[in-house]
Amino acid sequence: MGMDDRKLRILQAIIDDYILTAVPVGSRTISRKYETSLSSATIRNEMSDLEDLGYLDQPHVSAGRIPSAKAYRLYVDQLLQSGRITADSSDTIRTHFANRVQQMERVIDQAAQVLSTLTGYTAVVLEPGGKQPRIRNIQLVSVSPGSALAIIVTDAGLVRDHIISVPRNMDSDELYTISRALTEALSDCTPQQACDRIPILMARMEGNAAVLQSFSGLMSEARDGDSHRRVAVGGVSNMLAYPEYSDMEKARSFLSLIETRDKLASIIAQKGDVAFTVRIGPETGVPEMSDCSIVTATYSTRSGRQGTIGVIGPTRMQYSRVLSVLSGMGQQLSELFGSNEEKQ
Amino acid sequence: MGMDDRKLRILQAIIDDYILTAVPVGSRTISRKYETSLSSATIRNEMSDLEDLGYLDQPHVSAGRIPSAKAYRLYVDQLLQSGRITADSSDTIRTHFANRVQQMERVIDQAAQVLSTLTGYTAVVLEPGGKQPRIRNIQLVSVSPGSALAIIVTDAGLVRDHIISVPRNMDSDELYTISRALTEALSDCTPQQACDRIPILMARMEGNAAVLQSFSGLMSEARDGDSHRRVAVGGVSNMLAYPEYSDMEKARSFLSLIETRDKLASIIAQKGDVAFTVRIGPETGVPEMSDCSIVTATYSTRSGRQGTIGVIGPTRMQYSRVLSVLSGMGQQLSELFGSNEEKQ
DNA sequence: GTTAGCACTCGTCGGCGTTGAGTGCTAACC
DNA sequence: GGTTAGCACTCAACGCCGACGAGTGCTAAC
Repeated sequence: MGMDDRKLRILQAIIDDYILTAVPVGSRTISRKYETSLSSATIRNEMSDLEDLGYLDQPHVSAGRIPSAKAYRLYVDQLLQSGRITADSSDTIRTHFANRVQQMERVIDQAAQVLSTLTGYTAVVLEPGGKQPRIRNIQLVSVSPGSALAIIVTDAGLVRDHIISVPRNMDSDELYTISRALTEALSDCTPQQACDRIPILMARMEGNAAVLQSFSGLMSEARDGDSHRRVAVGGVSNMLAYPEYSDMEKARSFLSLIETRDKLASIIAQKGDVAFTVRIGPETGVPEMSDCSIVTATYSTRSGRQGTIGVIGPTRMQYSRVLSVLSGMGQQLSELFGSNEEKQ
Repeated sequence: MGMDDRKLRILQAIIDDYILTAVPVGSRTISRKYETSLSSATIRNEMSDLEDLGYLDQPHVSAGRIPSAKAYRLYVDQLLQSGRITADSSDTIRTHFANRVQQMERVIDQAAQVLSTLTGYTAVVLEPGGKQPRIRNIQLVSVSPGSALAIIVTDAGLVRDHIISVPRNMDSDELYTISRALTEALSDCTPQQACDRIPILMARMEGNAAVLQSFSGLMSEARDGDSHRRVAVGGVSNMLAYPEYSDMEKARSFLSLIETRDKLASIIAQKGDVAFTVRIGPETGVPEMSDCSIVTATYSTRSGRQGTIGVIGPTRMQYSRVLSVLSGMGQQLSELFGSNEEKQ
């Protein structure tokens, strides 16, 4: 008993219908709405086969069938192979990022916003990361006697700022000299390398050991804290609209997962170089998401850093729409960040 | 028929019990658990009076009574007058901010986190704002040919960064010279003042008109965008645990309100100089929050800028606990930001 | 002023029959 | 051999009691 073409068509119809209605679909529905040339009895036989093959589940005997994770997998794989996903280039995406010069932070916030309204699911956008950032410029600015703000610009244009303490009597010219020296010495370093070099610098610039000390702590924090990539989330409330979350307990655990940004980031972060990742139900590897699907795509900056955009929805998600929206948004973001770093 | 002492005690008992259980409380409960010297019949008479006075509501005739917004108001006012709110100084608050040098952003994130776990409600923290920030230092850093990152440090230690475009052939020394000039010319200005002065500067530094042009756009955006104060939220999932949100539609509208940060910020933002604000149910002025209460407190930085911390919970919130936690957190944050700007 | 007693209300909960969607199987049909 | 009509069967959902019990208001007695 293999998977002939008709079985496939029927399976497709079931998935389509279930995605739309979230109600177990019966043989009669298929025979009337989709395969009008076949009777419900025939469909029934085929459905029984499909169940044996593991593509359908039956919540209880007198209910219709619902697609299994395996079915969605098949569905999505076909979708991806068929190349039918065309990047959504609706104005909503385009106009949102046009003309305006933007702060990185606001861009990813807005991207999450747009993604979620466009899909109706929950959207997550992860700022570019992956490669260790490289230091481009270091600036110490006095904010009050005894403390200074250390601003570090990295190659991705990312800024980290921290307050560090400095000797009380240090004036802004001195701070500037140190900044200059630090920039020169650590330019193009990763935080890791910076940590390694600071002891050497200390010997050279002995008068400013205290400042270097604070700075070193900051660097080691930056090194360890790469997991703290900023992550924007949008459309969480959308999820509550789907019947799969009428169970409060489920909704709660989902929400609380979304709230722990670190965990969320590591779930969303996409490794490898594929254009899309689709994880369906159990494939997510997260118990709280066992009946969600996560679709992610990447965008990249000129410097080769990769960010991830993703959509989280119920397993019966509108994959084809989500894929094309993600694709469109990915392109848009790549363009945006690409051009930022190399504009005429 | 006035409010004698006994009525007050009974009302108090009803509120306490309802806060705990979320179940309409009956006369028998009060007579057994609180006013053991009185019979349920007596309590019943008193409750009937209290209902006439508008302090109690009756969901239906054979259910117990629940406190009205007016009752909570009385309750909270007494709480505030009695001075019984002692700043919660449990280690949870203290240790979270000790020793570590922090980015402002992370501080408010963590504050929201701690507030929500400590209270069990949803917590919102608004970064300091109010006074127009004053420019302290401006730095232009080249990120790629043709674009530069403009970093503006303000008196509150806040950093804004934007990418602006610059002539392609400009090297970092030139950028530095401009930075220096800008800092000198605009130091201690508000964004508004900066906008005003830029035309004058343009005349003086004619060679760099293009850069100034971009910079001016940025300033005017900063001026208008003060409403975009950063806001951190924590413990949203907590809310779903309360029975008042078993209604999905309510939960959804609440969540979506929380998601629109701008609206949320303007709701939370506390005007005036009082230590606490307590808004109960309809007093919030937000239909989505008609059965929530919002309690806010302020913290302030050395420079006099005020931030707000707030807790959003059901109207039957544990006001006394929330008030003391907020008070503790407010102190802690004030200390933190106070010392940041004037450390030994 | 307080309390015991009592009739009354009304939401909640569990049981029960009805309904209807959907299945599986069998036998007939092409 | 695949397709279909027919039929018995299953089972969740729905609505309808009736019992239960928490709680009230009122009255009469203390």
